[in-house]
Amino acid sequence: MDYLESLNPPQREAVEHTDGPVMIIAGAGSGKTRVLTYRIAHLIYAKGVDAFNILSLTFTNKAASEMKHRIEALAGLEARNTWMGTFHSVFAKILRVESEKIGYPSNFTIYDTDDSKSLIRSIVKGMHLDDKVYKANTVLSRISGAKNRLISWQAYQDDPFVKADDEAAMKPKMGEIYQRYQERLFKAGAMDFDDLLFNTNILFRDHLDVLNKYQQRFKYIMVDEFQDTNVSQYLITKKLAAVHQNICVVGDDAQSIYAFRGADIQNILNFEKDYPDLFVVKLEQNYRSTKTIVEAANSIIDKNKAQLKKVVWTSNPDGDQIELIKASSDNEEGRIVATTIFEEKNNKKLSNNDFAILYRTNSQSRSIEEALRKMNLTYKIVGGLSFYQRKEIKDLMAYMRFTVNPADEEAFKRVINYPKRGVGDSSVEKMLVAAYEHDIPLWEVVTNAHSFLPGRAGNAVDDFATMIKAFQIDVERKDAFEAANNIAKQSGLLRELYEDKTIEGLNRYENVQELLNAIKEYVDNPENEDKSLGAFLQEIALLTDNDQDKDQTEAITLMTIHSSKGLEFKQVFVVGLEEDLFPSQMMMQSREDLEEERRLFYVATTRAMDKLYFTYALTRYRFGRLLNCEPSRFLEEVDPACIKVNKRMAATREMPGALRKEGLPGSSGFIGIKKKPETRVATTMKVHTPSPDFKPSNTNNLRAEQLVEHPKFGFGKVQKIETEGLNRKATIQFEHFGEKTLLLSFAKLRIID
DNA sequence: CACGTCCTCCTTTTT
DNA sequence: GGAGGACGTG
Repeated sequence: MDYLESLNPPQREAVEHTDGPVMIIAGAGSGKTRVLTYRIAHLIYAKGVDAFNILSLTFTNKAASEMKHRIEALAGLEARNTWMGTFHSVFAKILRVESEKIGYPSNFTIYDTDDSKSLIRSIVKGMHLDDKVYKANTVLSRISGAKNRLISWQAYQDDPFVKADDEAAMKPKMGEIYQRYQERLFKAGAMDFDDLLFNTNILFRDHLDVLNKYQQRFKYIMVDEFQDTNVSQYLITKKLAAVHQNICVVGDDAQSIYAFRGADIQNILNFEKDYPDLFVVKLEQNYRSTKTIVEAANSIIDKNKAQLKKVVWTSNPDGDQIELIKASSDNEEGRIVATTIFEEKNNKKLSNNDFAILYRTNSQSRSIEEALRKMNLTYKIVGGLSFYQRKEIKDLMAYMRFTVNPADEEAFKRVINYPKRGVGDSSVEKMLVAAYEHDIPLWEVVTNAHSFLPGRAGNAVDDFATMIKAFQIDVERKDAFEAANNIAKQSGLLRELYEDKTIEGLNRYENVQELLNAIKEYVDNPENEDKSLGAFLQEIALLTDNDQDKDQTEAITLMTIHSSKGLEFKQVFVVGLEEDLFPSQMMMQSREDLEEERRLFYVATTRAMDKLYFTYALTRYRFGRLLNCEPSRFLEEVDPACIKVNKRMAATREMPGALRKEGLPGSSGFIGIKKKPETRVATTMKVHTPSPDFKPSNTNNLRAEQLVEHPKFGFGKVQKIETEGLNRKATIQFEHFGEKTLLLSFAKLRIID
């Protein structure tokens, strides 16, 4: 097999050792994806395994599609039959076939986080509890944590330790909320993300025939990013592999960054106990990065206590030192990053694709975006507010969801009075209460509205029910596209958006059209056998926006560090290296938390192949205010030999060694109670206070020479207005902030005439 | 019941 | 600096 020749000895071992339990500890940049794809190819071609019998689980959609492409390129179309996907999507598919065995309809809805939170809010309200004590976020993460550890609501309520915990936190009703939450989900024929895994476990526990069917099918199982699996996921895989025992997990404990979602680093540390005859391979040679970058990364991760021993090394050249850039503000940070990219592109003949800008939180993208736009650099944002989270998209999807599954309470609440049809909050509340108290399906209440609602509202609900019934007939007879198209038109949603002639309204209209296009594509794709609307909805519920980056234009990539895992770029900027931002203040409860943040930093640095930049700003807009920032403690932890201070750096304050004020916790690992930095407004910047009567004007008739006021930048004069597709941009000369180019659909401007 | 305005809270990461 | 909820008015 000549393709094996291109592998180094441990890689080759990992590929060739196909039978029995295998754990591959793969350092960053050690060719992990390569090994996985080769392994699958090897199974199919050298061992004659039917691709149909291989299951390959990944963590993100992005990783799954990347693998799919690579395996197809390597092994041809045959490999396409391999079942490859995220845990959630693979088991959602299985549940769609089997869910009736555990009492759920096969067209069950998948609730996203917003749906879940909204349901929790409604439950807390219904129990007359204080929604400040039982915040949707807190409650949901508590419930989610329980489900990820396979603790049912019954077990939750029976567990004295959990109870003591909740009582200590002054939240004794948590167990009851959990129970009601599950009951309401069940009644709505809905599962949240965690249920997809939880219920798969239930299914496999209670229906051995079903388990056996899939055990027989999946003779070879591979789990990528194993360090990120939670207990629930691990148990599913373990059960599936119990017959053939051909389980291969690939991971790197140093890159475990999903503890907040229940990922348990112990899974990887304990794997050996579960499989005593485990074969372990370590991939330690890094092929991706320069020596400097590998050494810097090692120096970061060395500080962590909980880790498997391994030595990542490289034979690549030394490369440049890491550039440390200090900026005086987040905007300046953006500007420096943009100019640096511009220069590097010219000097080294690089393309936009070679650059990535990584940040800790999605909200940090804004200042960077502005700077890039100003320099005419094309960029794309991965993640963030995805297409499917926009209001207009969720509205249309809610119509489709309710049509397919008229028990879906959250979808119902979204559409019953949108567009307005005279059914107010109190009527909606009455119907929900009726369904709950009489223990009848919501749909029964909706179709018998007059028994529950007086006059006008009752009539309106009647009309609504008639409309939905017509949609249901469409869904049965027609494919997803025709049905959806009809729903968009008949519901009045499309008309409502069409009548909104503002730029935002146009955008929303376009977005809905785009969703319809996506459905058309889904229907036209011969790979999708089930062309019903229900199938499409299921597919889409687990999609973030990764599949949409079809526009393969050359662009600089902006994303959070979390979504950067598995990717590589020639030059990487890690921005916003400020204390409380990275490491995140929300995260810092324990040593483990600090270690996870450090692993995150490790992930960020190891994305870079040739050149790495660290940047931080001394002032930054956060929480809508201008804050003073301290440089991140992480900067001190990097081997100083790897760093060089950039000349562009603002001249205030001194550099490494003196990064930190005395008395703050340093690299000793000590975490004290965090002192909140004073949040005073920097005196060097003039911050505009808008006039008391400030109200953004409609900017449709804005023209050059006009005077305007902006809430942040103050007064300015319009230089020119450009139209680019649907976007209109205005270049404005501000008194104190210089020239800015603003996208008019977002800019809040007051026109002074 | 609809609409406008004010208030409050939340700002971590993903399926 | 955004979203969602509460509250008051028409």
